Amino acid sequence: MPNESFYEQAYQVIRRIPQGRVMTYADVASALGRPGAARAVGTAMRLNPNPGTHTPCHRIVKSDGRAGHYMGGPDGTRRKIEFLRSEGVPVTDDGRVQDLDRVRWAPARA
DNA sequence: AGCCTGACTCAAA
DNA sequence: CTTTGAGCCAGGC
Repeated sequence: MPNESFYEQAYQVIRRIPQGRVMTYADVASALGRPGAARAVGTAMRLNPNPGTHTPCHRIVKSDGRAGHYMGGPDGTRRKIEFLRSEGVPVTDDGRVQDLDRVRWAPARA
């Protein structure tokens, strides 16, 4: 469907992230051709209607490697970290993805 | 049209 | 290393 909202496009991108890999908010923004829209991507994730396997917003982390928020409160962030770990993404106890550049993923060129 | 929000980011201190 | 402040953007009012 042409003319999809920025949010919908963001969901489409993150749905392609393989398990065990992540993208940063800024990465998603760039993938959509809006390099400066990282914050807007965050808003999209916040409004994600279907967190979990269908629209894996837990695979989106901050540029500095920290996990970032997930589903509301700080408890959500903990879940996000566990979720990532269960998928094989190494996360330190202080909530940082180890070797971000190694697990960082980029969609194939459109 | 302007104003406000916020799962962000980066440079500076 | 941490904290701050300013810049950023799409969407909803």
